[in-house]
Amino acid sequence: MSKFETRIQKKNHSAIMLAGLKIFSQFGFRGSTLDQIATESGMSKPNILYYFQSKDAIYEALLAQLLTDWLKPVRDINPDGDPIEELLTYAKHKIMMSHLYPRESRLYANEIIQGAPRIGGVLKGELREVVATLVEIINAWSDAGLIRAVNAHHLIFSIWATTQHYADFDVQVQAVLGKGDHFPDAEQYLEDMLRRILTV
Amino acid sequence: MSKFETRIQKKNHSAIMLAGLKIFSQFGFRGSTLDQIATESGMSKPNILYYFQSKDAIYEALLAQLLTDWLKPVRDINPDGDPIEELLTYAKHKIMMSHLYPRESRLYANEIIQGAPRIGGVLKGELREVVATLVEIINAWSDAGLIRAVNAHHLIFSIWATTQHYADFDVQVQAVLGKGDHFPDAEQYLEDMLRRILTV
DNA sequence: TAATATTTTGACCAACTGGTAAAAGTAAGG
DNA sequence: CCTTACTTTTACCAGTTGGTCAAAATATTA
Repeated sequence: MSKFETRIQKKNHSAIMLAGLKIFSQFGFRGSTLDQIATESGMSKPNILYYFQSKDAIYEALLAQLLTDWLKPVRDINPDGDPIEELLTYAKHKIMMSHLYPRESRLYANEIIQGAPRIGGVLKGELREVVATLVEIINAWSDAGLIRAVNAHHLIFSIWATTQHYADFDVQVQAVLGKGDHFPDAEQYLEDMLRRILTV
Repeated sequence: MSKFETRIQKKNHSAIMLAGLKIFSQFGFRGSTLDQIATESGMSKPNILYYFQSKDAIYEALLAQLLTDWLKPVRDINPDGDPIEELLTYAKHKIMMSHLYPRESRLYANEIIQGAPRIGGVLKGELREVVATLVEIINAWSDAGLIRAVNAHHLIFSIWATTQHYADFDVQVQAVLGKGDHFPDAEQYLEDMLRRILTV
């Protein structure tokens, strides 16, 4: 059952994924239509269903890819590195992702807000596991007196919340601050915030 | 054109609003159907349309009410009060709202993530205005040496992001921490975070 | 070039969508 | 009790939805 990916298959597959990302991230699963994805990708609806079994299949393929990319940098945090620098690197990576790939963030946000009907299992499995590992690392740092004692779970949540906010709530940020690139300021604020919280 | 609100009108009006909140906050505007709202409210679809002109009208009524409640506590921040206590009170109010009314938060989040097609004007008008006032207050506090010098805009964003996170991403929080009430811990973390950032 | 495998399309469908019209049912006032 | 105003339902509609199917078009291989 190997994937015989011809160049046509590769091209169309990724064209559909790209279009799906754009549409799903904007309207959510139930708010998006195959016709929209078809138009966006420049393909016909039946042709899209030639490459993906269903609308669901496109959406789930996107989420699967997303979660893989999402969890990797958490696993890359080095318990033997400098604690504050490790966490700052992670936080800066996250805010960069919000900057460069806001649609992925919004796709995920849409799914979670609506109760994560399709990835609830992954949340309670892989995500929970990865977070538990990171929490242990952070607590070890605290115990060793390398960082201040903080609630590791809520520290992680606050990093996620503040970084993803700039992708998910971009319209609101732009409405308040005006159009432009506000990521440098956001990154600086985040760094300041984390240093303040973590420094002993 | 006064509102002759009989008790039947009052009851049905609020039943529809309540059902609409539940459905719209879970599926977003385009993902929700009048049939769902009808079932949820225990009314028939035509009867719902007897009280509201259209699906849009229900959604917009909900958003309008929401924004009013949303902005009030920002306006209530007292420039002459103790800066840190004023901001902590506001932040605690926000996290309490996330706790008690998560569906309102998710309704708003859905709208913003999808580009705020219906309240873009309010964001660039009223919201921007209210934020600008608060920013001036915060900057005045900084200038007076009452709090540390911070980027006021991003401070506000970080409060919004961290507090609303517990409503909007509740499923994820529950998946990571297990079921239960995590708001006391969240509130404590938030207080600690803000004190650290703001204390001179 | 001919045979084969892959890709694309047009026509179509059943289920669902927001919304309408008119009639039936119910409450309130004289 | 009877008229009027309000409320609710039944039946319906046109447009949209995800998805199917067979045929046509195209690419690949022998």
